[in-house]
Amino acid sequence: MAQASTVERILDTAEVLFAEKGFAETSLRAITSKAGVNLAAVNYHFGSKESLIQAVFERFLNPFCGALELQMDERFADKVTLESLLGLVATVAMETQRGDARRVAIFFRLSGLAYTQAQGHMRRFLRERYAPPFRRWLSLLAQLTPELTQQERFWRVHFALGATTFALSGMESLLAMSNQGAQQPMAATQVSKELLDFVAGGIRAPSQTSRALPDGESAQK
Amino acid sequence: MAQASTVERILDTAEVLFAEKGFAETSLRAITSKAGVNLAAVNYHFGSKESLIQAVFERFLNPFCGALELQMDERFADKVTLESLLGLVATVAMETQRGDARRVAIFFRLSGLAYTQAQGHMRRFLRERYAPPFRRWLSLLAQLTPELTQQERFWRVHFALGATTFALSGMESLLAMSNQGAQQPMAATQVSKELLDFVAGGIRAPSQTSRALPDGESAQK
DNA sequence: TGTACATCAGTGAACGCGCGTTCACTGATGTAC
DNA sequence: TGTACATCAGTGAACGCGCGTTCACTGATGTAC
Repeated sequence: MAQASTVERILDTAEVLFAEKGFAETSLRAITSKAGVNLAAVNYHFGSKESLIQAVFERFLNPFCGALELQMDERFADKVTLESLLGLVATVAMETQRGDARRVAIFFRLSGLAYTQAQGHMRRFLRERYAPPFRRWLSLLAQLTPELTQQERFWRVHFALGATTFALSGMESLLAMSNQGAQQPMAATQVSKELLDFVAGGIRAPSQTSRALPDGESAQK
Repeated sequence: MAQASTVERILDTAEVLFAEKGFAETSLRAITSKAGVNLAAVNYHFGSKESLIQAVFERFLNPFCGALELQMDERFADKVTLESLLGLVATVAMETQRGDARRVAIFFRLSGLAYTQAQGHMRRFLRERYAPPFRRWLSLLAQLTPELTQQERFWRVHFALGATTFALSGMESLLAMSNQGAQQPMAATQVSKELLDFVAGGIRAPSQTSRALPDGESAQK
């Protein structure tokens, strides 16, 4: 066959439709008809819709987590800056999605959906499989932000994650809104630079919260 | 009757379930059985599921937008700081939700869903009805951040919105994660202070992007 | 005061529909003897 | 080389189920005369 296999065509189509509409709103009939395969092929190859969703996540998280660990191995010895650690996620995502910005948007969109739409079953699957590289990334961040308490860091990471997934969720529609009436339309890579600025600023923000200083260090104003 | 009317019971229950699971994943049967009303009552009072969703939004957006405009009227003459403008959203949300932190979380969660799950129909409804106060809020922000280009401001607002809705989406589960093993559990109001720090830091972040400076002003380092 | 009618909130049961899943089946390819 | 069987990707049609919606109906309350 010249075209992709049935399994790949299902995964390619499911990925796009899940990212567009979410899991519950995307029917197997929509996936299979758009992919040009038989309805029963999903259950034949994957067993169930739930397993198809897992397979979609595996296909993009496996290379991503692998590449992330590799990069952290290389950079762990050297000194790391906050910008480079944050940018690493974007760089590795771009790299493992073959430089295709549209696929990167899908990647982050699906990551966001995993948080907001995934039921208990899916959440457990993701945590069991992919926790280690993220934990390691977090410990690197902890080294770079000693002035934050553990809880502050925890929340700021989630705020950053929220800014990222949410913004990239509506990337196309937001790009359209942003560019309407603008002389110089903005590219997706430009947006990711803006995002990096914003997130770095948020992580670095001085804490207004009065609290016992754990390391005897004075809070920066 | 001592208890709330059928319409109110439906709205109260729908609000919670929509916030928990999203619109498509919440069936009318789930809502009506939990609310203790007849299944047909939703279509009797609201006409359709779509109209019920709109009614839920109206009930919390009408007082919110009203109070937001009122506050902006009062503060427009005085000088406003970035923190107070950002905090205004949280304050007004808290105020119009009767000081109930759980309802505030639902408020932001539904706002986030409106962005990520709403179809074209719903999006149009929200924009037509509630655009003015938000536009006015944005112009106040523009006065406070003259160093940002229009596009930078546009994106940073959306990043901030993402951080807010996403973080508050998973508030309960995140609070549980954050507090596990911590001696001093963190309250929801504390989280919103942390969020304010983060967002203000992100909005204020220096732009790394090289560009023509529009007002002849030098970028802060 | 009594009767006839109108209004309206709410109900129980059924409707058609799209969903994920199942199952008997096909047809091509590989393997054993 | 020829035959019998096994394996496997894929198929078409049907399954039961939960969904949003509809409809004829009830029973309480208000109103006109």
